[in-house]
Amino acid sequence: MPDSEYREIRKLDLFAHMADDNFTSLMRGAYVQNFPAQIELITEGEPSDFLHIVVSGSVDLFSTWNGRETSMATVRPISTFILAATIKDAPYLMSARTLEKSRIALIPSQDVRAIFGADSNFARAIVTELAQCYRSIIKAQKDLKLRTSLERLANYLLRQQRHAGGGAAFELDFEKRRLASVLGMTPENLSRAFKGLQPYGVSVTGTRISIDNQADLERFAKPNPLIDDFST
Amino acid sequence: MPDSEYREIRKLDLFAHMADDNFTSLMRGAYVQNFPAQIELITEGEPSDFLHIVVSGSVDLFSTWNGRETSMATVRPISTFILAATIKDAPYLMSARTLEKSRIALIPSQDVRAIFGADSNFARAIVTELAQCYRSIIKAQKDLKLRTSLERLANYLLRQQRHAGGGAAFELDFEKRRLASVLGMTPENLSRAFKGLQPYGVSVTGTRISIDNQADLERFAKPNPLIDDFST
DNA sequence: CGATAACTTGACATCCTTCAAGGGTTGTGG
DNA sequence: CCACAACCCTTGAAGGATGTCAAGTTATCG
Repeated sequence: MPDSEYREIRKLDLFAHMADDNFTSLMRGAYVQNFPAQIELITEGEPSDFLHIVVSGSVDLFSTWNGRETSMATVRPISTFILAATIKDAPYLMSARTLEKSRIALIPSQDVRAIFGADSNFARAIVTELAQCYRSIIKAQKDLKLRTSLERLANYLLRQQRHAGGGAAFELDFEKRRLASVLGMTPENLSRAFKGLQPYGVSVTGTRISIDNQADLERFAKPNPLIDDFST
Repeated sequence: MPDSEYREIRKLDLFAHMADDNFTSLMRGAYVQNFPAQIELITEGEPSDFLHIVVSGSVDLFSTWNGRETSMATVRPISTFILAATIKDAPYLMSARTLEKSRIALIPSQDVRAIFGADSNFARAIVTELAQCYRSIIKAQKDLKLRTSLERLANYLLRQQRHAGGGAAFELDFEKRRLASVLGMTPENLSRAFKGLQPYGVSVTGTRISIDNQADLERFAKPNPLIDDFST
């Protein structure tokens, strides 16, 4: 593993405060690999042999049932995924595929579990990370159960806008068909939802979004920190 | 706190393997209280001052937005709730109310966080518990996004049946209006969904369910361990 | 018993999905 | 550089699923 990546992983919240020895032994069994786009990294139901870390690129977490498929989340650098399965030594609940050319670090799950017991700073970091993941999904669940698809889209746009710096115009960070899946609707329905937001001053050109009437959109979307804030 | 309850809490996975001293000091700041039915124990958005443990009775976790409300989960003895908020020292994402007369133990959140750092067995237990909660919600999210309401009901009945011992007839463990909310539909729609399952051999009398054709129902419901199993 | 609340049922509106077709973009090979 | 294929996005039409409103029925509890 290149030294720059080693240091970058070390800086992750998950690893930042653990003892040097423990980090070194974690990394000893780890390896980093390049993957092209659209490669399935893991499949739901398989045993969780490795904790994965997205070093560069991006990864889609998705699930399937009875011929249907839905996108659950997107993982971007630098963060981990399937931490819970690693901890519990249980099968993956989601599949993962690269969205673009990506660099992924893999750490054997048993090493993670072993070091967890030996390094309380690492343990604390894992708990914090897990609690964060848990709360993120609770928010997603609230979003899905309490809002219509139009409201979900409106709030997504406001979140994305904030994430992009807060300007009136910004880019969607992934293709619409997958945005539709993340928001729990069909691509056709998303197209119509964008039109449905025009009266609130939203205009769309390709992947470029422009919010022409911030107040109107917010009045409609009613964003709520207990659903839409990333940090808390 | 009565000695019997003290020992019962001690036996919880979360506390079973921690050092005596640490458990004692955790319990020193804790107190137990009786609540009547329909009491709102916590409100989303408030700071998380206490880790809650349901000793007896049952508690509904729910969320609201824009005048709507949805039931997220039910907590039954003996387990904890809002662990993630306690760990992160962040506001509650869900509200909680008693469904019946209930006995609740409250442990100051800061004590939990303090002991976490001092007791690695406790830390490990918290991680396991959190990972469990995380995976439960992932399953709920998959249930919601990948299935129609009829399929969700069918699979819920199969889960409930198994939970009740596996016999052809069993009782719903809470009222239908809240079951509807848990399953993400309206009470009216739930009524119709029950009728929609009649062709698959499901009959309903009040809260009593009878599955007259197990194979038919399972063929329709297509239960999946990665969505419907409690344990993994 | 009432009285209140839960549940059911019907009619209707709305939302959403599905299917089909067309327009636009991207990437590739001639 | 162009032609073509493949894919994504959009749009329309139709049908299905779900939510809403209103009324009636049943259950529950004081």
